[in-house]
Amino acid sequence: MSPKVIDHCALEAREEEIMKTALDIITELGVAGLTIDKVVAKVPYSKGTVYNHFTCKEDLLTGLCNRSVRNVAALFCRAVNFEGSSRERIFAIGYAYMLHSLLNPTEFMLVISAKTPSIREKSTEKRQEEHLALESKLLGSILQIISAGLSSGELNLQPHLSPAQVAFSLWSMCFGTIALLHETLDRCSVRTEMNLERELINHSNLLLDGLNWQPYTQDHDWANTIYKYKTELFQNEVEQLKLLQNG
Amino acid sequence: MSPKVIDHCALEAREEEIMKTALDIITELGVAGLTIDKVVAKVPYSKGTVYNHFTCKEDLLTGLCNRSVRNVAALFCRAVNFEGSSRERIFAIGYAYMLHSLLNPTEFMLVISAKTPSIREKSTEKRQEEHLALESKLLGSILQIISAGLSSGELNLQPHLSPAQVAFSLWSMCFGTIALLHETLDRCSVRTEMNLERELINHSNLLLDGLNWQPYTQDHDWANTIYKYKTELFQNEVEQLKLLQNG
DNA sequence: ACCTGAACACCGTTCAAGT
DNA sequence: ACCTGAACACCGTTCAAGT
Repeated sequence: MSPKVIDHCALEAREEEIMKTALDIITELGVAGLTIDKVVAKVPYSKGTVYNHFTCKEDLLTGLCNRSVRNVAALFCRAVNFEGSSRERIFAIGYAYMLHSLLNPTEFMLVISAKTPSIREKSTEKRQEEHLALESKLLGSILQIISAGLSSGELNLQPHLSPAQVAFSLWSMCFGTIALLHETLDRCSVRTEMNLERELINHSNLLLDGLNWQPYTQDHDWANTIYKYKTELFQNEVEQLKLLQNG
Repeated sequence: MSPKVIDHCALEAREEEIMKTALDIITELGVAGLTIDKVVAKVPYSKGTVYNHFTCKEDLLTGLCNRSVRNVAALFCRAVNFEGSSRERIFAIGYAYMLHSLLNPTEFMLVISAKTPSIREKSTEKRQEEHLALESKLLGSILQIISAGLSSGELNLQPHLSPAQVAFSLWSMCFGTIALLHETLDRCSVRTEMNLERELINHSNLLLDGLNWQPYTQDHDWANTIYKYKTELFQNEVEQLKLLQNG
């Protein structure tokens, strides 16, 4: 082993340690409560070393955002490979997104924060490009399922809609629903009567029926599909969530 | 006129002046670039006076957020009173939301920012309550149209959906679409091929068809309805937008 | 009663000195 | 070549002094 390889691993581990520490601070004190001083105090490196990894505070935030999107991408890959109809798989994408947002509320909020221009503009070019690549990966998973649905005939596109537009309608519906019902972000009068899982299922069904993606809501036992998500596809995540909500 | 009335008006005018100045700074430098010092430098009052109006920087941000939601509420009221079918009026709500986000990109971004716990928690109780009241008002407009649709028989609710759930599905769809396609917030590879107005119309049609809200997309000349929005209901806003996009 | 701005504590970022 | 932390400029917030 050359020293370079060792150094490289050590650098990566250190970067991960800095990011994990920053995430803990944000969970406790909010994005505005994050301070490089506080990170340095909890980590065995100096300020200068932190600034060797991240050019500024915003670059660190974008790094955290990308770390989170990488995890979502992994969940989406599992959804793509779920054994079932194309509609069951596209439905699993939204379910995965929801599970991730519930398991990692701070990260979900951070991804939204990191999109504001004031944060993005100050980040490294490298990390910004990484962010775009990761988002393309997410979209790739969705497009893969849409493509399968078109091949199998389960999805019949209306002539004025492209696959990218369909992918985008699903994405924005999931994003909007999760963002507005996310407890970390907001808790207003109306929303307290709403249940995220139930509403996401409703909205998905409305949209997928509207897109003519078969089998329709009334032609399939969707409760059973969700049972499979919970006990097979996302078993670990659902168990973690139970622990989190009980503890 | 008693001196109290004069003082009260002066106070309100001053508060508006502070908020407008803060908004200009955010438009130029982003939320992170907003500084009480910069506000004070542009305004004929001292730091202490600014802190008499807003207990802290976050309270000022929430104030700006409420100011923006008040304007949205006014547009929603106009949508409710549009002369047309209930579906034309509910469609106008989403259109109004979109126009507002395009005309006031900084404010749209700010409303999202102001929902993060770190900002909300530091704001005055009073301003937080005002925010909830304003959001209820928005929702009230949507519920009013849903109620009219139910009465006229144009909307037939599926048994498992309540009016509040329908209102929420429309809200989250509009929010998600506008947020993801908002240039101020994000500009990624996929999104550049997307056009906000076109996609919002698509998503609205898919959702409203899915909800069985008549007349269906194919049974009405929606292009004509949108023409009416542009030339009657929201004539001023559309003209302002043209000026903004050409200038 | 309200306004003012100096003063203080804290934070992001840099860079000369050290290894 | 990489690490360190003192130093600097800037910012949020307070409050004694002034009107």
